[in-house]
Amino acid sequence: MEDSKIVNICKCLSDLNRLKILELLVLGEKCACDLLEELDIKQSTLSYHMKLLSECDLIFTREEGKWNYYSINCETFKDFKSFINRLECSDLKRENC
Amino acid sequence: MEDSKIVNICKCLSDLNRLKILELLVLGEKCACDLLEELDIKQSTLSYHMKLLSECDLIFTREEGKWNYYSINCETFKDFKSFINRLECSDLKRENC
DNA sequence: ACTTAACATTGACAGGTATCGATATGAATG
DNA sequence: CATTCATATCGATACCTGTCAATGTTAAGT
Repeated sequence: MEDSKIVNICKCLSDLNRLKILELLVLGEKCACDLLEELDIKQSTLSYHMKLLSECDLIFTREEGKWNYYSINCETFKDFKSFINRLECSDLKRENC
Repeated sequence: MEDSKIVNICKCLSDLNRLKILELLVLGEKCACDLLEELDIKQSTLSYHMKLLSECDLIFTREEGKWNYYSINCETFKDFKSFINRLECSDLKRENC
């Protein structure tokens, strides 16, 4: 996964409402109504956040009649985790300068 | 680690220059001069980014005379990884709505 | 077809962000 | 102590972001 993609995912995670949305979705698929109940935002704002989450492939949207159901895109999440986990922490001191 | 802290860390990671800085620092301690060479930004801008990274405890700063040396704060990084890894992906379908 | 309900889009707005040049600070060195 | 050099801070600026009310769109049910 490229740096620019990581940056976009982190942008998505760097808003408290969107982070909460993801934490809810990892528990299982949710409809917009569920999310609106949990978050203190209006419908248009939720729609805005869901669009951002979709655009960086963090979620899937399933449309069923009038309702939208959202779920995590595990593939993207897995790749994101891999990237983060590959940033191995070491306590090496400086080489030179 | 609390959601608000995660959000702040993600804000730090959601800028391409700061992400690059972290990728450089995981390779080992670096001075500002090293970072300035790698990134296409001016000194005052680098200083701004390093301040943000410090403020969310992602890096340590070691001052040695005129020079600053930067390194990863492994503790914060570890906690951040734990949080992300705990967001377990599942393909459960919706419960109810 | 009309109405209703869910969702998306738009426009406005306040606040935040990344960048730079200019300047200040503070340490090392002659 | 004056100078030099690395870094921090400040002020300005252009751009981005989250929020909402208002409005548009689309699907279901009557």
